[in-house]
Amino acid sequence: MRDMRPLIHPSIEDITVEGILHALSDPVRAAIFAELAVCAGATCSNFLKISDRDIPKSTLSQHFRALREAGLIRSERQGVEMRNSTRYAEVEQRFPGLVGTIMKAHQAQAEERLRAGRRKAAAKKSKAG
Amino acid sequence: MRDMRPLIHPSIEDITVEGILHALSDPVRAAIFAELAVCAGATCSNFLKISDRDIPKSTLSQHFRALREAGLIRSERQGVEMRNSTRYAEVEQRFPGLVGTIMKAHQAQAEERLRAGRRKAAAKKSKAG
DNA sequence: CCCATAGTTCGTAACTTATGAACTATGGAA
DNA sequence: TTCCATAGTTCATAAGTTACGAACTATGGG
Repeated sequence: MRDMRPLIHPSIEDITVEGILHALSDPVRAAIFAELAVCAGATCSNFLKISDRDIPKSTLSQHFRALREAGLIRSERQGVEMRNSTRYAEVEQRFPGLVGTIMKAHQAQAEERLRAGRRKAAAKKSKAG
Repeated sequence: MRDMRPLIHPSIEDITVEGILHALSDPVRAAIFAELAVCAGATCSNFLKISDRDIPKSTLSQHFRALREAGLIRSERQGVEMRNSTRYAEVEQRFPGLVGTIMKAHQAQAEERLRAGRRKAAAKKSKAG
């Protein structure tokens, strides 16, 4: 029976731009990373529901692995659960501004979408009522 | 027989962060974009050889399409060939700093790799000689 | 009209990603 | 201990994406 592999955390010099971009080009992963930035030590299952979507836990596990192997987060077992934190400071040192700018853009876009959503809802309401 | 579809250029507000990150997470596409930034109006076949790699033209065509549909470049037919230019200014306005920071990071990494390559070559030479 | 050059599209093989089911790991209760 | 619950991982496979040769479209010049 297959044993469980140890978690892989690339050393700072093995982190690549391609890897970071690819990892953060997925909206779910970007949302996880954003949340971890404000809420260090969150566990995986804290994200079973994210941005109004249900994510199956196997999928979630893959997303965490992707972030981990891109060098964006660090995961450590703590008892029965997994504590995750960002490696922002390290990555920032290697590629100054990269991750911050990406997350800022993601956030700007999310806010824009929220506004657009509200506009649409308001329009519908005024038509109906 | 299938007709040729017109080229698709998303309007500025339809450009997404995910799309940009995904497009630029491929080293070939990032290299094309970087080259277009310095050398506006280059044609597709100018890139059949890029970073010491031969890219088949069908693959190249897909890469250009990916950049175009992410909103990063504009392509216009000019006679028998296609002139490509970046939409950097527009994208910069929508997501300030995003593309510039990404390209800077890509470049820093490329230079680092060059240095590492030279180190390795020098070490091999000193061992052999 | 035919040819050459420049790109696109298509078919398919290779790779990636998503997800349910079955597993491992850990700690606490009986 | 043994059993159980919780937290994540791995596996199998289905669905989606990407790479690339071959065949196509498009354009301009003999």
